[in-house]
Amino acid sequence: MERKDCLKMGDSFPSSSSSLLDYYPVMSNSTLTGLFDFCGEGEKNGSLGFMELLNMPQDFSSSSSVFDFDASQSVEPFMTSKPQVQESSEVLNAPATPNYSSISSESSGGQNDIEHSTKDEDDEEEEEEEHQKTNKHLKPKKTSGQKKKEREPRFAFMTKSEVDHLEDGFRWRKYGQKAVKNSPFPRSYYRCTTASCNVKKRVERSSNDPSTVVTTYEGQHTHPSPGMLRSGPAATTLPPYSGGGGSFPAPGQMLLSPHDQTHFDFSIPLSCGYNMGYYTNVMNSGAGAPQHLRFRNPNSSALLTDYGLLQDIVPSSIIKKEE
DNA sequence: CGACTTTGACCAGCGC
DNA sequence: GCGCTGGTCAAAGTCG
Ligand SMILES: [Zn+2]
Repeated sequence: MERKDCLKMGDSFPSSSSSLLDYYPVMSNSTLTGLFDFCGEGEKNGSLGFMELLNMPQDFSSSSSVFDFDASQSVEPFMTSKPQVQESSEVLNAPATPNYSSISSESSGGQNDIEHSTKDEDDEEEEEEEHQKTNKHLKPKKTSGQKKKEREPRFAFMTKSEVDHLEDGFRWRKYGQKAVKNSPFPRSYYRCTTASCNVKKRVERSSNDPSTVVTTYEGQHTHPSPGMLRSGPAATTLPPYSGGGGSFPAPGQMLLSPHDQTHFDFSIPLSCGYNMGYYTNVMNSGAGAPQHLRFRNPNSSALLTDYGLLQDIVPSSIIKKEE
């Protein structure tokens, strides 16, 4: 199953940027706020635009169209999506626009834990340790004391692509595949092959849109992308190490044809406060990324200075245009 | 021969 | 308690 990605698939979609713009304000003010609950506490004024999160092309459209983000993609939030995101959501508004990409958050596990699980944050890191079920999967018994399973943040991308497995610069080992209910397409489970890195990813095709692939990342890489270090294709367009210890492959990092449409699906496990802390923490230790919260400043200046999570999501190259 | 995929079985959570 | 379902394991197979 080689990658025949970059190929046909409609060479270019009519970009209905207008609609995009219409959505933008909407989502940034209401939808996203609701979804992410972005520290709304004080940053209301900076309803961090969706764009911000994605490092929206808006600013770059004119200057750097490296990935043709603006041209071939439009952003569309998962307004209709409920916490369950995943396939349910994607299916929905997707067809609205020929090219779309959207984000949505998902409290992995419990959509309600927003409040009561804030304490788990620390554990989350340790989680890995107990992750390894020492004995095959016949683990004696999970520590009943602990919470069932705290999961790490998840992040989903919807991409229009013919190939299931999108190249994102990391190496993955497939460890399972299951049929998906209500979908003729199976879901594949992948794990980062790097030792000590337990990032996982799930790939499935939308039943409504066979051409759309939903990739869900779980966890954060604790290492740079091998693809970047090597002479992989990614190395050509991407900086050696974008961001901090944790980095989600960015749509641009995926070596897809620029025409593929990608939709993001933020999966933040807990309250935004928690997330911020979490990511900040990670980045801090990881690579000295700006530690203050990003997400708050709607101005492009914010993008120029602290990309924060975006940095992990979007290739720095887009942001800075060079390293 | 190492890295990765395939695939059936196993396990745990959840709803009834 | 039972059955369904999502997620994972691991042996066997495939590929370069
Ligand atoms: Zn990794």
